[in-house]
Amino acid sequence: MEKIIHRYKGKGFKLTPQRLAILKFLEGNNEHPTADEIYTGLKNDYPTLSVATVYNTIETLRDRGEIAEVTIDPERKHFDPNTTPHHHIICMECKRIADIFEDYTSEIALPQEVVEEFSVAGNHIDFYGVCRECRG
Amino acid sequence: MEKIIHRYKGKGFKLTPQRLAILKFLEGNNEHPTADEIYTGLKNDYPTLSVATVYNTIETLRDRGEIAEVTIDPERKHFDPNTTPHHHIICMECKRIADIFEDYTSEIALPQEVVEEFSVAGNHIDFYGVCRECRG
DNA sequence: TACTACCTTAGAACAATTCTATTATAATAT
DNA sequence: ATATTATAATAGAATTGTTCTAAGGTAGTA
Ligand SMILES: [Mn+2]
Ligand SMILES: [Mn+2]
Ligand SMILES: [Zn+2]
Ligand SMILES: [Zn+2]
Repeated sequence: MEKIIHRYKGKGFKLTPQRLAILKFLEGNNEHPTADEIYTGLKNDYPTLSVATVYNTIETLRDRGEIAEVTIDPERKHFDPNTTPHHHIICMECKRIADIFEDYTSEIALPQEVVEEFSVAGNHIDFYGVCRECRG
Repeated sequence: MEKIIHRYKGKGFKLTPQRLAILKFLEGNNEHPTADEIYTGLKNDYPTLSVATVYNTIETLRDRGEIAEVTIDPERKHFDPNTTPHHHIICMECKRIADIFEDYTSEIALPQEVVEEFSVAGNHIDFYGVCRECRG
């Protein structure tokens, strides 16, 4: 909380109550919530919060590189406050997304012709599986 | 073409002209088109084709595992007639998607705690870069 | 206080996708 | 061949996720 305030007290980004609430909601949250889940999770405490502000804020944060957009679920976008490069596994049943903190970059060297065609900036691995709970 | 007919002449899937056109459009297509690109690419030759039929068909094909849905582009879904496991790289400028035919599965072993929690079924790597053309 | 820049809000607009009701077609049985 | 049935195609409506717009609101500065 102190850390959040300190972190975002730079110029060009006003720390409004709404933004602070969204940042607090995301801080340390490893559930990879959707925009609607952020909104639903906050609207009781912030009844005047609008869904547009949630989208505005997560878009701003995403553009500033403060949060990451997770594309593993074709149904909707998920957001991740952890921007250190890492990978994800999704349960194909319940759509729960978990983190994988391994750096495989040196293991996944690209073939010559791809390296010649593209300047490669990064990678992200989607793993697919079924979680323990969904296996019963 | 002969191959397509042969392949899909199984029961439970009628090979109608519209479906055949969509299959022909996708066959060997490594551009990873969107639903709209499929529709746009066919509507001159099939003026009565509806966008709903494109969606119906690609959904059916996807559910049957005949085509794959590519999630690398957060903006829209792309489709891929190549269902052999492979990876993709997207140009962050022009959004062009290219194939990477390498199997990294044995290089990207998951940590113990993830394997205990999930039964892993597969993986897909998104690479991000900038293509030669976009670098000028 | 006045000014400026930025933010929030509600709701409209939008684009991608899915659903619905109707009609058409193909496969099967008679 | 004809009738029956099952499935597909169509147009357009509806839905969903997301972005935009216009109207205030608020914080920081002069
Ligand atoms: Mn994560
Ligand atoms: Mn591909
Ligand atoms: Zn699960
Ligand atoms: Zn490019």
